Amino acid sequence: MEQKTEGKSYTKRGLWKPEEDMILKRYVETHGEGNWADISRRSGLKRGGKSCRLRWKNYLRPNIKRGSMSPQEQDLIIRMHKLLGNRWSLIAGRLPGRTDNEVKNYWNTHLNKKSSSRKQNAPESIGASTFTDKPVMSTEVRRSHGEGEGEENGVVRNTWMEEETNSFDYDVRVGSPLPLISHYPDSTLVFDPCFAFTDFFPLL
DNA sequence: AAGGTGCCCAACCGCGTCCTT
DNA sequence: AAAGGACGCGGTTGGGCACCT
Repeated sequence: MEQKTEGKSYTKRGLWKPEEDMILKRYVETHGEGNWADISRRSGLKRGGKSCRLRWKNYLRPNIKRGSMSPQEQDLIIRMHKLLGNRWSLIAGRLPGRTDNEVKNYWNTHLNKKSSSRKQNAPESIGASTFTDKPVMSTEVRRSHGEGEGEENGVVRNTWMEEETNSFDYDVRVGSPLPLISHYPDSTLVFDPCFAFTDFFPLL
């Protein structure tokens, strides 16, 4: 599981061991994130910078939530995927403690089937009547439109969004006007009542 | 008990974007 | 403006596990 790189140093690959996790965690907590190539060198880990970044981001970061998705999370993923397509980082950004990789895996293994079966059995549950074969913005659409197209003053104006809705500005990086979900003391997830998601997207 | 099969998920890869020089 | 490195994202792979037969 080791790969020779640049003819001199070896890069370890495969599953991370607890000792490696500990080393990386300690190092990042002490020195901070960023400069991953440097981290991999200085920490003594025989891992590539990319591997270190991924491990930190998907597993070691504080507040990472693991375990099964709640029904609310599932529903939000389905709605967001319908809206954004495979933009996992954006979707994960709306799910506190969840990573893009986790959301992506969860979609591919659970919701992909569920979504298509709901399509067939619709109407049922929230938004079930509106599942279509195509997300509003598939990867192909995004690529052909080009990300950040029509950027003005830091606000990305998405023509694809305008095509699907009745024309309003949408900041991809902030993600608004998608709903934030909030943590309540009983740890249930609820839609932010300040944001009437379905008012903007009645199709969902 | 042993082998086969399918599923899940952690990790890797390639590419595009951003940032620095 | 161009080049090179770092970073981030989405697609894909493959190891490990559970469940049959």
